[in-house]
Order: sequence, then structure tokens, then C-alpha cells
Amino acid sequence: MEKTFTPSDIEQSLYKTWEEQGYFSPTGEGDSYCIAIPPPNVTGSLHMGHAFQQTIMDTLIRYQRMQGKNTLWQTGSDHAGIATQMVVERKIAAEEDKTRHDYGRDAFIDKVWEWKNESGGTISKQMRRLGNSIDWSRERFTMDDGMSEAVQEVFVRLFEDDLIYRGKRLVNWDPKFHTAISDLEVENKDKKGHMWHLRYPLADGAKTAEGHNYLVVATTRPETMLGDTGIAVNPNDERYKDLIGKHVLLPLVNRLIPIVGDDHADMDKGTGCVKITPAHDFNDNEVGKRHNLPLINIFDHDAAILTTAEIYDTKGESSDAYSTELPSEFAGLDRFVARKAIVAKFDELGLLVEVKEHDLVAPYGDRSGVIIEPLLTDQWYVRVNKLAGPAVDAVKDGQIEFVPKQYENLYFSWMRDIQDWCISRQLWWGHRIPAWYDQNSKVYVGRTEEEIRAKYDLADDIKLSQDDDVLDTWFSSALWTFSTLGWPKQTEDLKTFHPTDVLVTGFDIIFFWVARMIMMTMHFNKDENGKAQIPFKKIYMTGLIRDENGDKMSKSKGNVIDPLDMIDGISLEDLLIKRTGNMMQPKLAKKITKLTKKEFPNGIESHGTDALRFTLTSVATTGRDISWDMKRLEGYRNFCNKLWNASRYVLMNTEEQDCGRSTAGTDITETNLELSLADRWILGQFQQTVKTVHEAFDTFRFDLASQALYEFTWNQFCDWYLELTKPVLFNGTEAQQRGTRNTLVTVLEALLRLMHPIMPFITETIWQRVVPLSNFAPALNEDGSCSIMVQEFPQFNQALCDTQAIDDLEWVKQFIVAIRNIRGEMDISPNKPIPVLLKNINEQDQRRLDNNSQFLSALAKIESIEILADNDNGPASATAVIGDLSILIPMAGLIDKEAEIARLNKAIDKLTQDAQRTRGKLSNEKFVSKAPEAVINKEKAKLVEAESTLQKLVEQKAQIAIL
RNA sequence: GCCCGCUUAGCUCAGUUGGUUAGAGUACUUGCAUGACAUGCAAGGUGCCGCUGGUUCGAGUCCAGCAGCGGGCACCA
Repeated sequence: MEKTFTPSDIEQSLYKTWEEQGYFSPTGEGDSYCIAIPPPNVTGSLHMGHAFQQTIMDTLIRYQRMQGKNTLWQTGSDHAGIATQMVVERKIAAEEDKTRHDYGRDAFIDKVWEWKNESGGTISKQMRRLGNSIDWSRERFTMDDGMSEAVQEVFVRLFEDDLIYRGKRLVNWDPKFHTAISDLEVENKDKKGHMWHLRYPLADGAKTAEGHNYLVVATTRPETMLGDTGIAVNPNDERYKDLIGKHVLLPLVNRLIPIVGDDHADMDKGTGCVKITPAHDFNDNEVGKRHNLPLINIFDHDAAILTTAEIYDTKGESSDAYSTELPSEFAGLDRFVARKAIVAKFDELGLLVEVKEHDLVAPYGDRSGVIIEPLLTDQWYVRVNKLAGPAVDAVKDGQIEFVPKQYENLYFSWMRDIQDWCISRQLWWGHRIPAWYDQNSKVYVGRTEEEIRAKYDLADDIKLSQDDDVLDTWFSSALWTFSTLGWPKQTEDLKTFHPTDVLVTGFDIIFFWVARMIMMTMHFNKDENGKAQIPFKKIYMTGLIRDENGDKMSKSKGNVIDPLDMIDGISLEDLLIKRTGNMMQPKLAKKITKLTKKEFPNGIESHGTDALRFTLTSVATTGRDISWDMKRLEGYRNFCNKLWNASRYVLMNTEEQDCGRSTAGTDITETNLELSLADRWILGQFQQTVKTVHEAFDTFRFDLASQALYEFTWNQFCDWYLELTKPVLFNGTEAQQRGTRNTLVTVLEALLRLMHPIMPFITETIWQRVVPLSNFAPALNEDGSCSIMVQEFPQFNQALCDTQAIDDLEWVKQFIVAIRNIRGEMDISPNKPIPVLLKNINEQDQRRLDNNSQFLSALAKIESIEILADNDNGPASATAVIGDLSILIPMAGLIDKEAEIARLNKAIDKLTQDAQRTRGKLSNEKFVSKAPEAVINKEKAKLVEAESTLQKLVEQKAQIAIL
């Protein structure tokens, strides 16, 4: 073995072997355990969040596989309607100077598939690098035939159940992408803007209470006035209530529109008069419905002013309530250009009262970044409130459990006032809506045109045309857990693996995906008793990985980190190219370059997959935010190296040596193998670690599992146990050496299995060398090969916890630490052997001393140990106290008097304070009468101990002081 | 405006049902080529546990209020 662990030497070939051996596939034996991956977007590449979640999923899967479960990690990607269409549109624009319309729908879709087949594999390559034990043969894509069939089936059935409907309603229209988007895809952002006060003349000589012949409305969107069909005032507003039922003459279009009384108008806001534009504002739309006001659409799909308006009644039918005429001077103007022009016109007519600075909230498309326009269009909707009930109950009654639990609140609060879900998208890339129209726009929903013709008995000469729109990508993602398993066919896989066991995901998609998945799954999947089946039993919500400054990682900020760069390393130059190349906003490049140079002046070093995974599990706490810390990664790379070198030591001392390995049929007997105290101690400590790791995995506390593994490996196995084996291996008897060698390989072999779910590569590599030396009988392949990943996970065994060995060894450690401590503080070289005198030795100490003098001498570098007679205070010495025992190191020539007095003073001060505090507690009558006895006894014992030690130290100090 | 979360060592974070002297990594100080490892070894210092009050024999932990930070929802003519 090399002196330093080099991950790149082993990772990729190991993964290839595992994959070829078929270890990732379900075994078909044992209870099932299934995780469906949140499908990454096909246009994307892995970021730290993916690496984080996938490490957790793989750790769970590997753990359960080793526990004997029939494990399936179902993977795939989603087709990401808008994102993918954009990528391909940009590509053909750049390469061929063409638009998708130049291609036409079918040819464009072919082009998208072509792109997907070329570039869609990026993520799966990255996932392999993370070591994910995924059954690749079952990889799915939301646009695959099977998945499309499921989507179509769901749509048709929901329609038949009256849970899907089509309607002309206001939607969030993205004028850049020319499609509707759902509420969830709208981001409301604060913005500085203006408030315009406009004067609308009253009709028929009406006057306000103040005697004006006009009303003033306040608006942030003056351009929409072309679509106004009413003015709302509060019915209790003394200023205007008498005008209710009267009309104003809308300027520029000379439209007579009514003044209505509605609580929506707030007397304290603006002027108290609200212009009502039902076709261009969600609130106005509600007001319009209440007062039966017509809807006048004035925008085209680019959000530019139409030449002639479209007028509808509140049922969405065409209406001739008003003239469709619009002022020609604004026709074709973009909404923001139109705004200026209309304000200017009002000004010109003397109807602009004032303009105020105003802070407002504007809706932006989360992908396009442009302001969303409420627009009246025909769209398909899911009646979500009917589906939400069972989905809420499933969480309420504990069938589905959120981990950590607090996320339930977020889920409930969203489900409580859930809006109907607009599922149609005006895109080409996606699942086409299975609805057809005849020449009279009558709609038919079915799986195919043939099915519809048969079902509705339509003559061949009736022309049907399919709806042009596609479904929201999340519509297909909502079916993910069951559609990937073969639904609507009732497959064996579906029976075996559904409901899945756990969903691992970020809390940011709890509404987009998690809630919708629960609703859809429960509606379409019933168990044999007809009870709704849930998609997963647990939802483990991970935190969000942020950069070192706590900022969210995003492309535009240029602070994203590719997990592969953590694994392989990257130079500063390449990192800069990666971050600033191919940017949507090149002007940010300078800032990003500066930031990157500051954060990674020397690029990123290589750390290996295992170190990355260990880091990720270590930060998997219950918190919501995780600030990425390169120092942590570095620390865990060192940890891998530590494990590597500890293993080197074990192998150097065991390979080609007699390790007391039991051969078939022969048990280890005490005659050929003798375990030292250290051996028995480490076996017990290891069992405790096994227990902790099980508990941690079972409760999703991956940080605690990592911590336990780290602590055991470094602080117990390496720092103490390996050191304690040296005296035995170098000077012990045959049987002692055999016993220690046996323990070395036993513990290391099992430790590797215990760590394997988190660190798959390094553990497999070392394990292959260690297992032939150990007693462990691995499950073998036909060709005699084997892999750690399909071996049994270590189980806690109480019988191996030798409590006396643990107590005794703790004493040995204290003894050694006490002497090292004096060495350290007194500047005595660790190389210099020193004589030690013992005072006040009791029987137990004597026994421990007799049994372990080899350990003590070796680890504390002791020259000699002499026991003082009861009445002998010994020479002037530096002192440490363990229980009754005083350990003396004669000062002669080694130790400075003042230094030792100072050291003793420090210890005495501390002990005095402790004793004082404890004495205080015990003299508090309330404490003594109310605290549990165990606590009181503990305090008493503590006081006795402190006083005894204190007394010894004080005596010692006095003795030195008189020198 | 409503709801949720966070605040612990210089930094990043643990801290179970309240119970010894609040921990880890990292950083820092000192010493060390000792036979697995300098990506190392040994020793060491490091804390108004955000603030205020309450409950309790006892509070980092439970309760209330406040402050700061973050998130979600709603409103915004």
C-alpha cells in the first residue's frame, strides 16, 4: 500500500466492477426497501445539493442492502419543459440561426430528443462518480413511453372524475415564454415603482360629496385602464357612497363604466377609488365577478396592446357589452411603452393628478425573469382541493412522517388554502394534452382519437384536432413513485416496491413536488382493501447547502460548486472558465472572477469521493441551512488518509503472519490465542460504535453516525488501540501476538463494513486485503470473488462488551495521560524515559498495574516503576492523582520547582472551585430533599473524590515549597 | 400582518427525557522525524450558551417577552 491514500487510483474501476457484477440490482430476496430519487432536471448538472441528497440516499440504500433487504434505488430524470425547450431553442438559434417555428413542431421535438440523447447523460455520469449504487437498468425519463402512458391515463381518469376542467380564467402569463405558469412558479419581488393618480370624469352630471365632477383613481398600472370596466368604492365611504350605481366616462376610450360598492376598496388606501380591470388583475377579477362586470382583454401574448379589445362576460363567453375599439395610437405598444404613452396622454388631457414614488411587489416568472402578466386564456386545471383532503390526513395520522417533524407545519399551511393547479403549458416539449376539439370547439378527452370517435360515436367526416398544449412538467413528476414501477399496469415491481420507503429531498420543493405526489399517488393507487396507498412512508428533508458566506449557491452569483471538482480538484483557471464561461449575463463575470479568486486562490485540491461523502453526511444535521466549509472537507480527507494508514499498519503486522484465523470447524481456543486487555477493550468499544451507528442511521442522524465512526476510528482505534498493540506485537508471546493480530483484523474488517455505506470506495479497497486474514466468512460470487457492499452489516453484540476491560483500560489511559501531561507541561522530551513512583496504591490499582506494566511503560515511556511504602513521601516530585493513587515523577534535574508549583496551583484552584460548588449544592436543604437520590449520590461521590485529590495535591505542593 | 426556524469557542457546527467541570472539527500556542500516518504525534488555552424575566433543588435544554438573522404565506389601487 502507498503511504498516502490516492482516491483517483481506485474509485472508477471499483464502480465499474460493482456495476458489472450487478450488485446494484434488487436481489429479489428479503423485505423490500425502495427509494425513488427526486428526478434531476435533464438540462442540469449535479450541484452540491444533489450530491448531498444522493449521498444520503446511497448511504441508506447501502445500509439496507447490507441489512439483507431487497433494495431498489429508482433513478431517472425529468424532461423540464420550459428549461429544455429553451436550451434547444438557444442552440438552434446559435448554430443555425433558426427558431423553433422554422422547424415546426414535430421536427423541433425530434431535435429536442436528439439533444437529450447527446447531453442528457451528464448527470448519470456524475452520479456514478459519487458512487451511487443505482440499478441503472431501470433508469426512467418522464417522457419515456411508459411514463407518457401513465400521464395520459391519469389525465383521462381525472377528467372523468371531474377533477380536471378547462376554463377561461386569469392565469400567470409569461410574456417571454408565451405560456401560462402555476402560482408556484411566480416569485414576488419588492420593487420601486410609481403610483399614478388619474382623473376619471363622472357621467350624467354626477358630483362627489365634495362637489367634484370627477373621481381620482390611484394605480400602479395605468396602461390597464384601457380594460377598465368599473370603479369600486367602499360602500361605507362617505365621500363616494352616494355615487354607487352612477357611472364614469373612461377617458381615451369613452367607455361608460359603473361605480360599484365593494369591500375590496379600502378607504385608507390611495384615493379610496379603485379602477377595476377584471381581465388584467386577480383582485379586480374577483370584484368583477361579484358585480357582473365584463372582462376586456387588451393585451396580446407578448403583453402588447391589441388593435381591438376582446370582450367577455363573467362566464367567459364573448360579449358585445362594449365596443371593441381601442385607441389606435397605442396599438402594438409593449405594456411598459404603453404605460408611458398613456400617462403622457392623461397629462396632455389634464387628467393626470399626480405621480408618487411607490414601493410595490411585482410578480416575476422564476425562469424567464420577466414580470408576469395576468392574462385571460383557456387553460386546464386540476381541482386540487378534492385531492388535498386525503393527502393531509395521511400526514396527520402518521402514515407519512416528515423528518424533521417541523416541516409538517409548512405542508399543512400550504395544503390548507390550496388553489386549483393550472396544468396546461403553451410549449411544444412535454406531454401533449389528450383532448381533442371538433369544429365547434367542443372538447373530447380520451387516450386516442380513435377511442374518442368510438366512445362518442363521431362520424368520420367530423374533423378532430388535438389540443396544442402540453402538461406542466410537475404533472408527470407527481406520478414518479408509481409510474416508474410500471403503473398503470399492476406490475410485480409495483407490488414489491410501492409504497416506497423514504423520500429524500430539499424542503424547497415540498409544494411543487412532495404535496402533489402524495395527492396523485393516493388517488390512483389503492391496496387490496381499497385503501389509498401513499407514495412513501418517510420524507427526509435535507438542509440547503450554501456557500462559505451563507449565500445560496446559484449560477448567476457564480458561487456554485461542482461536486466533481471537490472529488477530482480543479485549477483556478479552469474554475474561472467554468463559472464565467457561457454566462447569460456577461457583465457579472468580473465580480464572479474576483470572488472566485478570493475564495479559491489556488483552485481546489482533490479530495476523493469518500471524503466528500463523509463530509456531506457529517453536515446532515436537523438544521435548515448548511454553510459549506472547505476546512471540513479537508479534515475528512485527512480522516480517509488516517484510515488508510491505520490499515497499512494492520496489514503490515498481519499479512503473512499467524492471525489465529479459525479454519472451518475449529474454534479459537484460549490455548492458541490470548487476548490482551486492549484487545478486549477495543472489541467492546467497537460494539458501542456499532450500536450508535445503527441508531443514527435509523433516525436519519447521519451526522451522528459519521461522528461516531470518526471518533472510534481516530480517537480510540488509532490513538490508543494501535499504540497498545505495539508492545504486544514486538514483545509478546506467540499466543499474545496471535490474539492481538486476530483482534486487529477482526475490528478493522468489521469497522470497514460499518463505514461502507458512507465511504464505499476506500472501505472496499482495504476490505479486500483484510477479509482473507479475518474470521469473517464473506458471501462469495461463483468465481470466488466478493464485495464488501453485499456483506452483512455489523450487528451489536452485548456479549463482546467487557465492562471490566473497559474500566481497566480507562485507568491505563488515565495513567498514561497523567504522565504525558507532566511531560508536556514540564517540557520533558517525549524520548526521555523517566522513573515513576507510586503512592497509596490499592489492590485494584495494583492488579491493574501488574497486568499492564508493558502498556504503561511503552506508551508513557517509563524507565522504572517503584512503589513507595506507606510512610514514605518519596523525593521531591511532580504529581498527578488518579483516584487514591498518587503518581510521582522525581524532579531531580528534570523539573523546575516554580513550574511545578504553578502547575499544582492551577489544578488546586480548579478542584477547590469544583469542591466549593458541590459542597454548596449538598448543603442546600432543598437540593438534598428534592433531587433524586442518584443525583445526590453522584454529587457526594464527586465531593469525596475532589477533596481527596485536593488534599494530596496540597500536601505535595507543601513538600515542594519547603525545598 | 400571520406562521416557522435559527442565535453555543475566532470559524463551521453537535448538545437526547432538565442533572457532574458545555463538546467535536478547524484555527491557534508549545514540543516532537517515536517503527502506519507531518493529510502525522503529544500537550495546551479558548465560551455573559443572543438579551431580559419566569418555572425548578437545579436551565444551553422548559415557558414568556425582546432583539438580530433567515424562510414561508398573505396584502399592497
